[in-house]
Amino acid sequence: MEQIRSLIANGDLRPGDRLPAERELAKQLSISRPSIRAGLRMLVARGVLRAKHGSGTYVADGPPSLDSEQLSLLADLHGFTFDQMFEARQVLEVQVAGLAAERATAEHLATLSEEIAEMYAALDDPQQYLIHDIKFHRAIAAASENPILATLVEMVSAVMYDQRRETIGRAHDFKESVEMHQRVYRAIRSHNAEEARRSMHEHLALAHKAYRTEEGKLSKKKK
Amino acid sequence: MEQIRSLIANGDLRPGDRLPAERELAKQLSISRPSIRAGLRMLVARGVLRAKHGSGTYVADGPPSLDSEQLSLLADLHGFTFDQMFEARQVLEVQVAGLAAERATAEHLATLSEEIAEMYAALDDPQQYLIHDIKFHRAIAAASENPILATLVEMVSAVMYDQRRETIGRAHDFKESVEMHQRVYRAIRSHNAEEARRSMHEHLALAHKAYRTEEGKLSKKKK
DNA sequence: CGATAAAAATTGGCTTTACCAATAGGTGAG
DNA sequence: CTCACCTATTGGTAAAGCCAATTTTTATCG
Repeated sequence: MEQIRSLIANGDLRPGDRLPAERELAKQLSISRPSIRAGLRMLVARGVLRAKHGSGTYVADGPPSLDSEQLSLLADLHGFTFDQMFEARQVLEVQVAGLAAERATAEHLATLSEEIAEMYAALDDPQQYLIHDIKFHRAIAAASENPILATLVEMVSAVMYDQRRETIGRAHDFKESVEMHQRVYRAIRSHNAEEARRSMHEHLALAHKAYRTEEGKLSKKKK
Repeated sequence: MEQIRSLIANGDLRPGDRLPAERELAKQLSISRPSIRAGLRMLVARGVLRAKHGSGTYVADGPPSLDSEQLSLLADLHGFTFDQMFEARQVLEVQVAGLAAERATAEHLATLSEEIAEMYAALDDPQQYLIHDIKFHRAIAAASENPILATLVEMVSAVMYDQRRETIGRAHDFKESVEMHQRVYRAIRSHNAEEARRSMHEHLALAHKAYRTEEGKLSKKKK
């Protein structure tokens, strides 16, 4: 694992590059294939590599996928609550929205706009709506031009996705939600950092409230 | 991996618990031992499990260790810069300090105080100082009573540790640094959230500046 | 000559077997 | 009763073989 890691740190391996086959790596580094596989497995688990059966192993390029990532396991372990999750999002994403407003390029704005359009198109499909909701927030994080913050937002949004995916209901008012997103988008487009922070804060507060009431309904039903 | 994960999610496995031996797990789940090991390895890599040679495999209880964690690999991959790291810390830790001021218990305060004492004791040992510096910041995150935020702070501080461990010099003014920490600590102890945020912000800004000048000296020396 | 389908080679995934290394706990000597 | 040693348990590594998915090549047909 350390040998591969140093290859990446030295810049010999760039994102998207393909690694030599396991059998060849084993020969080159003079260690057995199972050991090679053990190291690769760890790096895959950490999201640094992606293995494709029959094709090869590649250095990760894009952001982590929506499914089952890093923090999600720790979520099960420590039992993260919704309140804690929204608090974390407030801490992170409000400031990130401010940075995005200061730095967003034309490409970033285009991506944001596209995701909002997708949200409109998915107003009656909660699953799809959730996906594009999260993609919108990730796009804002990308627009902050700080890959560390972008990665953190990606991780908490993965937890969010995992927790909401199964239980999302139709009780939520998506129309209002998408309008809040619009407001955040406009603030970022006009490079108004303060308004971006304020609108993101309100958006998250409202979403938090909406999920709380929805959760209340569910637990009521259980009775 | 999924089977173990569900055991944890269901609460059948609590932090600190010991898992059955690999050979026994293999029999119970009717899969080969290397496959068992593959799954365990992934969970170890993600910080959910800890394997102890000769003893057994345990569910992680405490925070991740200082060495080589999650984000550090992504740091190598995406080439995080110091400026980006301090920006991320500003976004995260300033707000976290505010939450800590609102919620810190007597135990939290005791831990914080201990770490400051350790910092005083290590004024002429940069390596030790760095360790307790980071532990102090993690203790603040723990005092926020939000495990998500605590985990995020732990991850960025691990990156910090990895990047500074080798290159830390004696040029840094540790005396001034520890006094800044004192100020943050006092604000948290008196439950003054606003002052906690302000002092944390200034502390990070100063540390950032100090590291910048130190970095400048290093690159000068290279010439 | 081009396109398409089949086959061969490449590559990651899994299993079995065997042995090494570190730790823990029991056991006997003092 | 204490301490050192020895043994059994447990995670770590290695080797060889086969399966499954993918890619690439090749051959066949239009």
